[in-house]
Amino acid sequence: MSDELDEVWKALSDPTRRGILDFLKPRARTTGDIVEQFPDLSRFGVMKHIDVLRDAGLIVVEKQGRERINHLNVIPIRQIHDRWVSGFRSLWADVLIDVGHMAGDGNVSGSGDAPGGA
Amino acid sequence: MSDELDEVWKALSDPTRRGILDFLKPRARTTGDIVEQFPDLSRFGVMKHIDVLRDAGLIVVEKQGRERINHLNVIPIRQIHDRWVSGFRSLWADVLIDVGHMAGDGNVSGSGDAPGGA
DNA sequence: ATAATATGTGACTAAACAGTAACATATTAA
DNA sequence: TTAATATGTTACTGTTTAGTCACATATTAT
Repeated sequence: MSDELDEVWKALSDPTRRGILDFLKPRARTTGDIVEQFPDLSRFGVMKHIDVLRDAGLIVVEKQGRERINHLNVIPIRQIHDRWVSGFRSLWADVLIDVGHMAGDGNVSGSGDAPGGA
Repeated sequence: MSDELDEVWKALSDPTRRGILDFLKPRARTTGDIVEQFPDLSRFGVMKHIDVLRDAGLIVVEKQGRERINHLNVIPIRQIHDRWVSGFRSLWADVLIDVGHMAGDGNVSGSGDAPGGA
């Protein structure tokens, strides 16, 4: 089960790291800005999270003088969505919409016994 | 940064577990079926992965005689999509459309060329 | 009852991870 | 130059996680 997006999944599995990405959504931020945003962690704890995000390609760093500006890169998130999450979309689409405008990809239907409830 | 979906994220962060969910997509399977599908792991290794998925609500178990039938539950995947992933979708839409709404700190400078992960 | 099958649990090892402290480098200002 | 700021690195610790082995329980068949 090799998966080239595994690093991205691992990076996203931590709530602090998802918080960092949320924080970068409106605009790019310096490392110091990000550190300030997470007062419960040490500067270094935050920086290691940033490193994980950078290694996964979710953050692109731009050096500017003595500051390091961290840009969000949404491409890996998009890849996860396109390659994996959207593959399950048809399953919940079937449940809600049942039949209708998307007659094209009708699959599923085979397992009529799924309990469906959480 | 508490997140009630954290267990789901953690569960999805492992490639074997994502593989199990993929395997359950067409139809529900017994625990033994799943174990057979992953010959590189011990039966117990696989079962622990199944437990993680069940604790996260991604798998719903139905006991049937001495067999345990594992059903995929897509609801948590959908929640992750709706609550988090889709929040970034507008950004990759922006990259394609390229509207000039990012006033305010003006340093991003059309970084629409993201270095592409993976 | 016994045997075979399918699944469940406790104890354990090794690796990965989150986190900190202390120290080091690079840039800007004076 | 010195001092202050912003970021980077090495070393270490406690916790979690992935994985195995051996054993236990539950169900079905004989």
